[in-house]
Amino acid sequence: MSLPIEMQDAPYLQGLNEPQRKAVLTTEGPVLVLAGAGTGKTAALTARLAHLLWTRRAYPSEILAVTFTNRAAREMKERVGRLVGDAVEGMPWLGTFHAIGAKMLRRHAELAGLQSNFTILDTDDQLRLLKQLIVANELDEKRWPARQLAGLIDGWKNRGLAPADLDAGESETYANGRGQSLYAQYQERLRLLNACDFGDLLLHMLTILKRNREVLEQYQKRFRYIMVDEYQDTNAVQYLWLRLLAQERKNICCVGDDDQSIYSWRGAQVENILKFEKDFPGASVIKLEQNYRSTPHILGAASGVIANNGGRLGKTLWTDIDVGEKVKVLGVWDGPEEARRVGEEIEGLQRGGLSLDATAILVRAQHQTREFEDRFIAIGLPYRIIGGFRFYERQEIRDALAYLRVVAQPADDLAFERIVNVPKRGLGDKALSKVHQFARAQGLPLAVAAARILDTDELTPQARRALGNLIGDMARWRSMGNDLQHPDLTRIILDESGYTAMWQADRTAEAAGRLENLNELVRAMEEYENLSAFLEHVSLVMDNEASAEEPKVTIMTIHAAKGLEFDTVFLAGWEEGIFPSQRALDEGGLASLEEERRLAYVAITRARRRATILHAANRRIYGQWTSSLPSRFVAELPPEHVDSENTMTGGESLWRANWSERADPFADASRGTGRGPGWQRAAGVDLKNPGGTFPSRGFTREQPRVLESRASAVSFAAKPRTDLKIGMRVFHQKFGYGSIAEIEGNKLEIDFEQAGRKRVMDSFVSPGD
DNA sequence: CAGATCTCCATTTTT
DNA sequence: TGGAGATCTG
Repeated sequence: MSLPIEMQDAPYLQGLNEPQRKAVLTTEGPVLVLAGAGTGKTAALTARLAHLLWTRRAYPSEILAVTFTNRAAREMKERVGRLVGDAVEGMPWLGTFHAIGAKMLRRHAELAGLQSNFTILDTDDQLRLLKQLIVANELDEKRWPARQLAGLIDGWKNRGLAPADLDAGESETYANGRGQSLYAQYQERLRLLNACDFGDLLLHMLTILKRNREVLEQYQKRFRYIMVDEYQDTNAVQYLWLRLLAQERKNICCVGDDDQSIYSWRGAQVENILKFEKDFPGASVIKLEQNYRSTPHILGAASGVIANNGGRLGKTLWTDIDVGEKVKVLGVWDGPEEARRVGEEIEGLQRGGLSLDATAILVRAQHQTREFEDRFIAIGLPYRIIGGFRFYERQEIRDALAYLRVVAQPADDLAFERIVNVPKRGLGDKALSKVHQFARAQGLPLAVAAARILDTDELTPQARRALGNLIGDMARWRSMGNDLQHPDLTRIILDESGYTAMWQADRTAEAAGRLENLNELVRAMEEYENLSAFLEHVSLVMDNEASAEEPKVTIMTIHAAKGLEFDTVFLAGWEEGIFPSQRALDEGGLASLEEERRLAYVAITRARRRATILHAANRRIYGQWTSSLPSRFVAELPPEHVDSENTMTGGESLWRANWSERADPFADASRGTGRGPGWQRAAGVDLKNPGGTFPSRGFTREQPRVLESRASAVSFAAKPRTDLKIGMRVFHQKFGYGSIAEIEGNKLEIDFEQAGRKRVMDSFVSPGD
């Protein structure tokens, strides 16, 4: 491609490497950018956007740019803004799939049987609605949980399936073939409520585009250029939606990394990226492989792990960053020690000048954050845990929003139900079910039925008075809405309803925070023109802003860390069954294992300078002590990029004083394992693979280099058992029968008849006859 | 209606 | 083990 010289010097091209430039300058036709972790994907994407605007190839309103997260959308908006100035303001079609879907759907709502002011329900509303349907269909809620149905419906919507599209097999999966009917009923209820769930934002829009040529053509014409971030995470609806929109002009640029596809359980299809060239013949494929983020050892470690996956498009990341530290692999005795060690490492680095903000601990599952939280509280290390509730998912925010919804939309039954007895007004189940009955009989929304029922003698005088007050209040708030600013109206509603007073009276620890959040809500509203603009924002966009007070260590799941980077990263809990997760393995076999491996790849590549991988030999799971093997991913780390250490050696030296010599104590202690009876009972895990058969290259086989050892490495659980004596014959779930050779606290040295000498936790053995 | 008690069940969660 | 939700009891 030959370009005028002045274009080569365009500001947005500065600092870009060759492939990045190519990604920016290849504007026409389909383009697939395969961007490995840390290869400057966002820089290229934003520069491309700037280029399209700068060269007047399109007006801002003619570019569709979709991301998955608000964070990514925000970041892109900011960076493009820096490059092209105010033109971003006019980019109405830069946003998340859902935000853009909602925006389009509001313009064509009537084609989906909705009004353009439809409410967007979140998971909580969705669940409550489904629960009602399940009960109404006289199904046992225990046997057919609403959660399961919600998951199924979500899955169907992700795949672009409306109720009528389900085949018998699909419907079969829930309540003996009633899945389809329930799905249809659910959609009907949503329509009556003038509401959408998240999935509908895309599915309705897809249906509209498919059925209405003129609407489709309007958008095909409008969007001269389409850009998609994180393409490997698109699901079927998103894919179909994009394909329709791009079909005409075919100027679609998708950026993604098949190695970072970690959301298949949410409907994402990696195949979308793998088959891009088939979908769009003649596509240019550009690989970004120069990594600007991490040291060669970190990249080498990550590459070594991901190389074990099949069916990759294949990228080779490289860097010209100087050699840094090797990835450290640290084996510890148990969970508490893992947390303790991480705390110590962080304090050490902190003394060396490292900012806590640049440090993260990544775990596989949310509950693993707890061990670290406990420890960090104990040593006073500032931390923040990412995850859990988003701002708008908090109880008080949802309550407040329900009040606003009920005022704005009398038909919003879900909102009405939510607040009718919050704060307590003496309107209990009895009164409510009367209102429900009445509403159903007359085919009225709850709020309207409630007003009418006051004229009957259905309710007890007390309930009648309470309900009458509430209905009167609502009518008043509605009429006030005309001449009051929405933040003021909100304040009035929250005060007059007694909602604020309810939390003021609450003496629990969270109450103050909740009031603070309510204030925050009202403050945030002021930036929006009207109530509906705000409601849109809050349900689709608003998230927890990380309050930037003092520097803190970040603790979060690997999933949540995608797209982020830190100088120092601790990857905890790399044990078989935890990571890769046993459940994933059980449910999804090889495909899931590969996704777990991609997760490992994402985890390692978050680190800029230092990565430490930890695994514990023992862990408490559901209250039961469980011993575990190091994750197979540990063995997949190329030895030349890794330094191993284990504190069991330290523990060993303590014991060695009065114990017989042993060659490789750690190999025994960590490999010796199994799931104790409790775990087996709790999880129904099979014990077909007794320890020792697991390949452990680079970890146990390579004699670990001892970097440090400490007495504190030895931890003792609660109370030593008194029913065990030296010489006693015992049974162990994994190793079978053996006799006790040594007892030290809750740790036993046992000569097993089959497995030889092992060190195990006493909670795994029972007296054997 | 509130508080006490029991019972069940435990990945990941961009919107 | 522990937390959430359902169920029981005063």
